[in-house]
Amino acid sequence: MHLTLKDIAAEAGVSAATVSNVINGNRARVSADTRDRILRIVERRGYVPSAPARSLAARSSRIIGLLVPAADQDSLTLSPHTAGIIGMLERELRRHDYHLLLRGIARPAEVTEVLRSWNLDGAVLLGFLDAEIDRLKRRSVGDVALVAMDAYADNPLTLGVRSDDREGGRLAARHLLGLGHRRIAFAGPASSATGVVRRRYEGFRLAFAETGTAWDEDLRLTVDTTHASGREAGLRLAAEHPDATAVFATADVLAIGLMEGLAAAGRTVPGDVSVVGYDDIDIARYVAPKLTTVAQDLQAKSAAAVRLLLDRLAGGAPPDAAVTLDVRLMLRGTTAPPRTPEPTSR
Amino acid sequence: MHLTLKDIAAEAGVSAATVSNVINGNRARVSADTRDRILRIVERRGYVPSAPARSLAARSSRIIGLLVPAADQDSLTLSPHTAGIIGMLERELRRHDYHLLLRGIARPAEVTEVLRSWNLDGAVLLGFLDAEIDRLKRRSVGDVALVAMDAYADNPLTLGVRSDDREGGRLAARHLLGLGHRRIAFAGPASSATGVVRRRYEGFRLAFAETGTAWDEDLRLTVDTTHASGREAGLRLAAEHPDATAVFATADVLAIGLMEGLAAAGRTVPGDVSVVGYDDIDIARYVAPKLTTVAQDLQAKSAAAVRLLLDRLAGGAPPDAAVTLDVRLMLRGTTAPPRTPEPTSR
DNA sequence: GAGGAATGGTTAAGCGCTAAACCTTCGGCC
DNA sequence: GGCCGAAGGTTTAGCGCTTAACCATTCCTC
Repeated sequence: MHLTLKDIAAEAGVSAATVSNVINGNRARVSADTRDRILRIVERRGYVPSAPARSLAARSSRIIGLLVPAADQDSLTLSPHTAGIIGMLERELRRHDYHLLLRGIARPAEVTEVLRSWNLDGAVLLGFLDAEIDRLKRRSVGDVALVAMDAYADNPLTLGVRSDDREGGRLAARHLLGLGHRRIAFAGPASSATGVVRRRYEGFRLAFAETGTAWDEDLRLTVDTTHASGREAGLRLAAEHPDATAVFATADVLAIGLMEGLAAAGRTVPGDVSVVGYDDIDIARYVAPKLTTVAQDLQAKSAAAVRLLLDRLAGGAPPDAAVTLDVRLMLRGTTAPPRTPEPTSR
Repeated sequence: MHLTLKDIAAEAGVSAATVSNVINGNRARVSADTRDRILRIVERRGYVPSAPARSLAARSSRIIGLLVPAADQDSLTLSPHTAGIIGMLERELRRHDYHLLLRGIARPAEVTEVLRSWNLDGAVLLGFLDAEIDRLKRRSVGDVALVAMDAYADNPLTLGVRSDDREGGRLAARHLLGLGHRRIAFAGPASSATGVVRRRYEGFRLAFAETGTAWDEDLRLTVDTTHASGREAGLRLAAEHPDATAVFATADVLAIGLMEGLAAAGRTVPGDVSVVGYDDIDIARYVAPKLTTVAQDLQAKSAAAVRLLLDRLAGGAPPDAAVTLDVRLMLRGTTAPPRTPEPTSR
């Protein structure tokens, strides 16, 4: 048999309610004396309250779901970026005495099921497409707090946290333009699906507009966010756009694939082609030369997500509050001025 | 108000118990008719049972904890290897209708607290030292099933899953010996702490013994499992053991750090020094040259852990059952015969 | 010295579910 | 035709906790 509230109450010679009040530090009328006595007993006996029971009685589970898309029978593929976020989210939640339930989502309906089933206080949506987030709107979700990371949906029921993707794209392009590059390729997934890519693309174009430089749509490479796809794109870039002297990729894995493809095509980095990535994952520092990339502060991002979530639960933040975090460019080894400075136009 | 069992029961004109029996597919005496009617109502109304309530009433939460060491206020640092395991564990658990609670553990006592608090059916211990696992023995853990991954503790209360580390070390060394290397360094953390490293080391030595080759203890480099530490070790190796023509590292990140250190010291890989890693993380294929490494089947490992866990819960597996999985050597670009074949002794 | 507010609790109802024990009805069997 | 067992349920008693409502003292205040 388990050690329960009642056992503690009996030993302390008080009612269960009092023990409950003490444990929850309630706005409770309990003498310091009684409180101490109870706490000592709890400590000595190693009493741990039953979370399911609390969950049931208090209608709050103190669990936050971490929901990640997963093809039906497939395992979650946690990118280094995602893995970093998960680790930091867990820390933040633990600090606030919340727990983290990790769950792959195959069908949209599962979101509601998980929320309801576990009585989740909230959930973090990681890696969903904007449209998927929007679709959640229809389902009644009660008053769980939802925070979508890296999405630009306008679901009025979800909080949002993302880094300043537009600025990230802009920084990358300005850097390359500043070095003297003009033929700069943009490699990333089709931006129709994800607002993140679209913002990065917009920022990229903005930098051209700001410096009055023309940009050729041909240099937009549509590529998956994978190493293999990046490598292929590198080969393609070398073959089809021999005049391109730089490329900005919307993810580091992609950038690293690009570097490999370029190398395979006999182009050197940054000698022949400069490369800028995005995310600043660990690997960016493991490749040679080290990858110049746009860094996000994962720590801040996770903290912001949790803060937003808890604020919302406390009735603070409005249901569609959003936070945008700063990014910065990590200058490393894969960018350099173009080998043969192009004749400055006009 | 929530939709509850009672609501369904009322609508179906039966008692709550019957609905419960239907939902749980119990050894229940329910007519096919009633069953169908109930299921249809459940479906139509979108009823989802409350997990905390079930947990409380059935004394089983259907949650498996994933416990990972975490320095007190620190976030979990999920290595690519760990991240891979997590993703696959989640999938396996989801298939069996279990849930995954991710929790960083700062103090040993937290293990028991989490287990008790959430009424966990079981837990996977990931990344703990053997001694820490052993210490769990003292705490009464009730009848949760514990499975330790990659540990060689002899706690009679924990299940175990690991890959064949001894064979991994042996494969690596045989490969290098077979190529003609004789001065082969071993780089890894002090093996006193973790049985995994000790097994890999034993296998490594075994290969020497089997081929009747002597090995010089000086070539044992004690290094942390990090990229930075690996880089340092690479520099040290080049400086202090200029005659070493190969090195086996107990982890890929370490191996990649080594490659960087060696390069910084002016040694080429595999020209001057061959390198073999361990784990076959994605990055192993992103570096140039691609890393020769010992691969574990993470998929199989995760599946084995879950199988063991559920078997144990069903009363099947003995409380200290263990599974050891095969490993294999991925031959890639970082190993080659030594440049100047050493004069074959005798 | 009586009324009101603190102070320090207690009681009781219930959160949503499960599971063991119990109750009917009915058909079959000798 | 009386008894048995199976089929198809229902009743009941919690699981361990929270929370609102209630009660009894004590302490001021005028």
